[in-house]
Order: sequence, then structure tokens, then C-alpha cells
Amino acid sequence: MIDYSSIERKWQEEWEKAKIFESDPDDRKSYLVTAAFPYVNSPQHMGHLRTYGTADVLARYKRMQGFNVLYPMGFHGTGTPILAIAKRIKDNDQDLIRDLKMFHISDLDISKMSDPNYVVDYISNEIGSGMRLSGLSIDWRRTFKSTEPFFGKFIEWQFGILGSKGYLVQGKHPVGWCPNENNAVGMHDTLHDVEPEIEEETAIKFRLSDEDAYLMCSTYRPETIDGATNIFVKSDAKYVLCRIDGQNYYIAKSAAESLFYQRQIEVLKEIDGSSLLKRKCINPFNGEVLPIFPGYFVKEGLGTGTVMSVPAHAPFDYAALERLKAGGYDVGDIKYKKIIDVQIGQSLGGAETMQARPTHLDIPSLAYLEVLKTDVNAVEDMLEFATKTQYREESHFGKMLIKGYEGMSESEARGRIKKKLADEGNATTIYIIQNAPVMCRCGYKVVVKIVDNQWFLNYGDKQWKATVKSTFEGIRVLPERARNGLAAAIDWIDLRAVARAQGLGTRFPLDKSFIIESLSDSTIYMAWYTILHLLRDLDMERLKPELFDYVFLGKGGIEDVAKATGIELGIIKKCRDSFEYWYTYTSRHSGPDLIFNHLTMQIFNHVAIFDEKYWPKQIVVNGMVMYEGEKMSKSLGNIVPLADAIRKMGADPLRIVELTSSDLFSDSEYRENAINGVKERLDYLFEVVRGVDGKESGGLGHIDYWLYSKLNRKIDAVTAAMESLELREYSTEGLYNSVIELRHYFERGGSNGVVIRDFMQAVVLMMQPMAPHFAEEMWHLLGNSKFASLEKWPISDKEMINDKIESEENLVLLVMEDAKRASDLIVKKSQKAAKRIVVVVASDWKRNAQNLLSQTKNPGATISKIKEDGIDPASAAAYVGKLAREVNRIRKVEITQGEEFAVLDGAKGYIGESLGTSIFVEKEGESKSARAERAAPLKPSLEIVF
RNA sequence: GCAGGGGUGGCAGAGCCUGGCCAAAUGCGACGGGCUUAGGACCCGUUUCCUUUAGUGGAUGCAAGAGUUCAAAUCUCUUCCCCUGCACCA
Repeated sequence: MIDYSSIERKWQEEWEKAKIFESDPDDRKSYLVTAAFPYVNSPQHMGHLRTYGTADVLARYKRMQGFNVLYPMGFHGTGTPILAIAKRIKDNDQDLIRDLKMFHISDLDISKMSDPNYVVDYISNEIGSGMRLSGLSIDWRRTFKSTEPFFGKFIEWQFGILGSKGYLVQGKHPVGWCPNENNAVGMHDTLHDVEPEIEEETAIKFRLSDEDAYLMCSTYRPETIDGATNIFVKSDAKYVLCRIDGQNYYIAKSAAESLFYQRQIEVLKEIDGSSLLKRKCINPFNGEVLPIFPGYFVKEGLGTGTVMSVPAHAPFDYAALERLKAGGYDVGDIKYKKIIDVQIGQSLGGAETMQARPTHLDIPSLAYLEVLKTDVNAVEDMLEFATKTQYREESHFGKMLIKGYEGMSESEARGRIKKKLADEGNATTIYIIQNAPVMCRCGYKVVVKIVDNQWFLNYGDKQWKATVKSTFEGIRVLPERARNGLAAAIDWIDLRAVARAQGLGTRFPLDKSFIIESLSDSTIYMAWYTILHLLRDLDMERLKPELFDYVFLGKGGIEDVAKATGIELGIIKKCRDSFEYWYTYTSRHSGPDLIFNHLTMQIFNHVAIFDEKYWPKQIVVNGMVMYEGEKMSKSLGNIVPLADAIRKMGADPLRIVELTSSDLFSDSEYRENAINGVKERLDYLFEVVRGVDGKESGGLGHIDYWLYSKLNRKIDAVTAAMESLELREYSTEGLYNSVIELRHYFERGGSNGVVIRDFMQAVVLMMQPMAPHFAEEMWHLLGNSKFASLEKWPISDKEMINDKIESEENLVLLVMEDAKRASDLIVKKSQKAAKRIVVVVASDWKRNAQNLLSQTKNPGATISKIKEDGIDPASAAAYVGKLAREVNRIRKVEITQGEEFAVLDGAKGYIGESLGTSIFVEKEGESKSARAERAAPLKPSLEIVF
């Protein structure tokens, strides 16, 4: 049994001592591997391993391919979540403390986390130590934290350039907002980490017939306005008359409180909702006069607290009206107006749900209730379901019936009608929290605020986008199927807010009251790794834009830069050289959740800032580590701390399973029995290596050539898999199949020490990227003294790949299998054991016939050709006739009767032994066996004698 | 809704681009057997149905349906279902 913790500690120390992963420019080809740096809002759990491990596998492989590889790592701490953590600690939040304790963090450290900078420091250290334990080949001299003012200098420079190119623009933007704290709120600022989902609604003005004021109705479906029959208000709620943009409106009081953050609202007076009843207003679309009724389902705090009623297309409106009528409320002369035509219930499928055929096709919402086998008295959930169904089907398949919009799809009509209303000044857009109520951690309800001085990065800029698109053509994306998603993201990304009022990070250069948003400050930091260790000791004030202009853009003269910054010329030159050297061949790694932001943004930013030769070359997207089918997350309580998993399972077994047991893009599972399966195989290889010294060498036999053939084929397969990062293929071929082959080799009597050593040396080297500690240990056990990590990747010897030997070995297995099946049947039926088995190898004429037929596809011609050779016409016809049935399937046979005989005769001891009987191999034509004629090439006939 | 990715045997998961050697790799599970004082580990076998009183046979089959082809898990079309993302948030 391998003691992982001791070999891992040993090799990690050795690597550190020899500094083998610290890389500086030299005359080899460079290769820079960077993985999206971890956000330090949570200590390190298994979920983190995938991206960093995959990058490590690539880094280690490239190193063995002769590249000078740099794999650096930093830590991301800017933004608001860290502040939220510090605040929660200060508030003694027990949930958070419990989460942190899962990672064995001491009470003292937890209490110190009320300082956000301590959070960043502590957690970066914690994650870093987990990375060391995992054996990542990181050059730690270049590490940094994104919260460092030192790094901020670089970011300020970046934003200066983005600004000077006109990519920074200012405008209005809706955000989730806490009225109490006067802050924008994101997911981590809310109770239970709920993301406030902001949604657009249309607010339509309905002029009151008896007053110079409007009702403002909010709706998702402005296109249904022509079908409005009345307005619903909540009669027992308070409403207010208020002044917005010079006009008077009635809206619900609590709605006004929310809208206050979106509009200039001046409240004039407060009234009861009931006082609006009996009044009338005018539909701005068609001039119809609409009454106002109490709507029991109206939510006063949502939207404007006033809705237009379209009973033919909204089950709630229909039910509310019918219930009013049934309750004796005088609704006057209401006509339900159908304005969208659709085949009702078509998306529900299944005869079962359609048993109730709708009869009221003129009132679609009633028809939907019918389809769902209910009526106006349905429970609210049912109405909700009917509403969803109707909205979906009408929007998906419906055709408009309104004059001027006939035949249009609903979504097209929506755009047009909304625009028409807005152009006429009768509609505006308002925002609501779609999943309201969302509570801020302080206890207040989150509202939508429109901020009007928001800074954006304009990723929608046409020319910029066009350049990115054409650049993307040349970027290698692994796996290939992640490509479409990334292309879609490039198309889709538009204005993106880059600054916010609070959080850790760098001040926004164009307005120092803002902080640069934290995804925006981490788009080109990979370049920072190439020089930061050279600047570490300098006074920060010297890191002026001129320095970065020169180092990253080659702008200006080095002497001037030295003068302007006061930095030694030699250092500046080293920086420039280092950047140019490392930034040429790069690979960028990340998880799939970053496709729509970081991965896309980093391409844009590279294109905006650097020269073309430093633009991204390769992007690798990997899946996550899952736990019992679920994403590891705090809320599920299923987080496995990385350090715990390593202690329990060993870093290498863990790496093999989590990095290579599923393909790159798919998620991998943390499953202990899978890891134990890997450990058994590693133990097996370990035993093989330990036994190798006792083995004799000597001449090579059939099975030795077979193992060499397998080995060289394996080298090609593993290398190809690595080139495209097909890591599953890599471990299947590199580890699992190697074990299977070795077992077979030994079973067939293989025992050549030289052969086994050759095999193991290559396998161990190929395993190095996924199991580096194990590989080092085996490498040294095999008698080598240098680091496996720095060895050359094995190269196959094509001469040793031998199809014939492999197919011969397959033949042996096939015969064994057939013989076993046949003799088992005999034993079962006759209750007698087989005395011996006669194997008859097919004649050469059968091989000729098969080859001829596979070529000509002509049975007749084949038969006559065979007859010329003096073969009995009857058996020729019988044999070819049988073959001809699958004429399109048969393949050429390369092996002759003599060769086939030799192979089987050589293996008869092995076959006999494993079947517990004796084997006799004979040739068709010489054999006296009654079954001899059944023999076919590579399918010898068997006679079981009992 | 929009965008992207999927749907394969008890489960997980290859294969699909480049159609045929695919009843479909591999792993796990289950069942039967061996080994063992016993358990674990390990080894052998079975794990769609039918057929064969000796094996290399046949049918059905890779979400559903249709098509192309001598041949489809693989190519085309339609439908259904699932997952992920949708922004100022890391």
C-alpha cells in the first residue's frame, strides 16, 4: 500500500528545494498557463480543484514537451462579498461562522475577519496551502492579491487606456437598492443570498374621464391593451395622487414608495382605493371608456398597484370579473374581446390532459380553464398555472387579431404597440423586483433604483466587437463544444457597469468616488504575473503609466521611462523582455460559469489594450466537481474541504479522479469508491515496479512484442489525448488500460525485466501530469535520479507497433472465449467434462476467397476463381455463399493458415490451463475432425471431445 | 422568452464530427461461483429478448417520429424533455 501523505510531503519539499517550478525567460519556447484566480470569499473546497488542476496537468505536460512553462497564481478579493463577510462577522452571524468552522478555522481567526483585509489575507493563505497540498506546479514568487494598491496601479493604467479609446461611457441603469443603507445590493447582501431579479414592465396611462389625471397601469403584455375591458384596483388599499414629470397620476401608495427610486415623485394627497371605483377612464389605444372595479388579486406593492383587465387573455382577470358578477356586483355591459388566436392546449400534449375539450373558444382564458378541467372558482395555484400556459402558448404560437396587427406574432406586436404608446407619451418603462420581496440583510425590502451616472464599459462598440469576433476565429477553444457558447457571449455582451459605490478595490480613475467593479479589474491581470516580482520592492509611486506603456505596449524610449519613473533601466528592460517572452504562447483556464463574463471580457480587454501578438491564443473551459450530483455549495452544506479530502484520499488519487475521470467540460463527481478504485490500480503498478528488479531479461517472445506494441500505441494515444486535453481518454489509456495490459502480460507468462521496466518508465512519465507525486516516487524506484517532472515526454517507436501481433493475441482470447462457451454447454447438457479440445485452423483458400470477395463484392466470380485453384466446387460454393450474405461487412484477412496455426499452437498451454483441459491445434485439410469444415479465418472450428 | 449544452443499457459515462468490426468501451452496482474461519480485497461468470440437446445465430434496441443510405446511436428534418446562463454580481 502506498502511503500518500508521506510521498506527497516528500516530493513537495523536494520540488520546493530545487525550485523546479520557478521559471524565468530562457532560450526555450515559452508557455504561460493561467487559471482564473480564486475569489477569496470562501476557503478552499473540492470545487476549486478542477480549474487549477486541469491547468496544472497542461503545465506539467508542456514542461515535459520541452517548453519553458510558467504557471502563476494570484487571489481575487476586490468587490463587495468580502465586505459582506466582514460585516456579518462583526454582526456575529452564526450561519457564516458555522460555515467557516467547517474548514477548521479557529475562533480567533474568525473574530479577526471583521476586518475585510484580514478575510482576504487569511483565505488567500488557506487556499494557497490547499493548492500546495494538491501538488500544483505553481511559481509562487509571482503571487499577488487583487486588493493590493500595488496591483491597483496597473488597473488604473488599464482604465486610463480604455477611457482614452472611448470605451467608457456614462448612463442610466436600474439596480437593486436598499433604501435603508442607501447602497446597491447584490446577491451576497441579501438575506439567504437571493439575487434581486430586476424585470421591466410597461406602465400605461389611462386618462380619467372626470379629472385631469391618469391611472398608471403596469403590465407585461402591452399588446393586449385592445382587449382591455376595465381597470382593477385594490379597493381596500391606500392610493395616492402624485405628480410625476408634470402630470398627475393615481397609483397605490406602497407602489409609489418603490417607484420613488425610479422617478421624481411628488405625493399630492392620499385616498382610499375604493374611492376610485365607479369612476371611468379612457383606453389610450382605442379610446374606449373603461370602468374601474375592485380586483381581489391585485398586489398593491407590485408595479403600480393598478392593472388593466383583459379577461379574454388573462385567467385572473376573467375569474375576478366572473366572481364579481356572481357576487352581485354591477359590472355593467362587459364584452370579452378576443384579440389573439391560438390552438388552445397544444403544448400540453397527451390525450389525458386534453380529455376536456374547450367549448368557449371565443373566450380563450375560459377555454384554458376548461382544458385544465376547472372553472372560475379554481384555486389560485390553478389560475396561476392556467395563466402561465395561456401566456406561453399565445406568445409561442399565437397570431394577433387586432386591426393593423393581424397575423403578427405576439412578441412582434408587443414591440410595436409598446413603441406606439411610448411615442404618443402614453407608456413608459418601470422596473420591478421580479422575485419580490427580497430582503436586504439589514431587514429592509430591496427596491429598484435608477442610477443615472453609472459608468459602463461599452462592449457593444461595433468596431471593437468586430475585431474581437475575428480574433476569436483564431483562438483555440477546448473543448470544442464550449466554442458556441463563447461566440454567443461575444455577440451578446453590451454595456457593462464597471464601477460601483462600495467594495474593496481600485478607485475608478475618471471618478474617484467609485470603485472599479471586480470582474472588470481582472481581465488582463495575467500580464501582471510576467513582471510583478521584478517590481515588488519598488516604491509604488514609481509605477507610473509611462512604465506600463513601455513594458506592455513598447511605447516611448526606455531612457525617458527611466527618467520619468526613477526606475533603474535594467529593471525596465527585464520587465519588457519578460512580458514579451511569456505572453506569446498562453492558455487561459476557467470554469463554465465564467463564459458569459470573464472569459468574454478578457478577450475584449486584451484586444483593446495589447498588440495583436499578445492576444489570447487558447481558452480552456472545464466542468466543476460535484458532490452526489449537486454543486458543492454552502447552502446545501455539502462542501468537502479540499484539505480534508487530500488527507483522507491522497492528493494523487484525488487528482486522477477529479481531473481525468470525466471529460473536460462535464462535471466530475467526488466519489470515494471511485478514488479507492484508482488507489488499487496505483498499488498494482507500485507492486509491478517493486518486482521488476527480480525479473530476468533475455530474448523477446511473442508476448513481449505484444506489450511493446501496446506501449507504443499507448504513447501515441495518450499524447494525442493530451494535445486536445481529452483527459478522460488520457487516464483511461494511461492508467486503467496499462493495468489491464500488464495483467494480461503476466498471465500469458510474460516476465522480461527489461520489457517491464521499459513499459513502466514510459507509463510513469505519462502519468506525471495527473499523479505527480506517485510518478516521482515510481521514477526513483525504477532507479532514476532526476525529477520525473522535468523528464522528456516519451516518444513512440512506430516500428514496435505491430497490428499483427495484437490481432493474434485477440485471436487467442477469442478462441478461449468460444471454447469456454462451447465446453460449458457440453458440461451442462451431458454432465461430462471435456477431455480435450481440438482447434482447427481454416485453410488458406478460405482466406483467399474472403479477400477476393471483400475486394470484388462478386460471389460468382469469386467461386469460379477458387475453383480454378482446384478446390472442391461444392465446399467453395457453400463457403462463399455464406460469406456473400454479409458481403459489405467482410474484411481482408492478413494472417495465413500457417501463422494462425503457430499462434494458437503457441498459446495452447495457456488456453488449456485456463480451461482446465488440453488443447490440440490442427490445420483444416490435415485434421480428421468432423467439424473441421466449419473453420473460418480468425474463427477456428472447435471440437470438444468428452 | 432569448442564448448555449444535452437526452445512450440498473446507475455513471464513452461512442456521434470522420455511418459499417456497436447489443454498444470503461467504471460502479446487482446476481451467481471461486478464495477465505468470516468480512474486505482479489479472481471467474451473468446482467434486452428469443434461438441452438456444442460455440462463432436471430430479433428488438441508443428520448419520440419521419427521412437519406446497401447500411444509422452516428447524417437531415420535426416534436418532446432536461440542464446552465441572462448582467453590473463574484
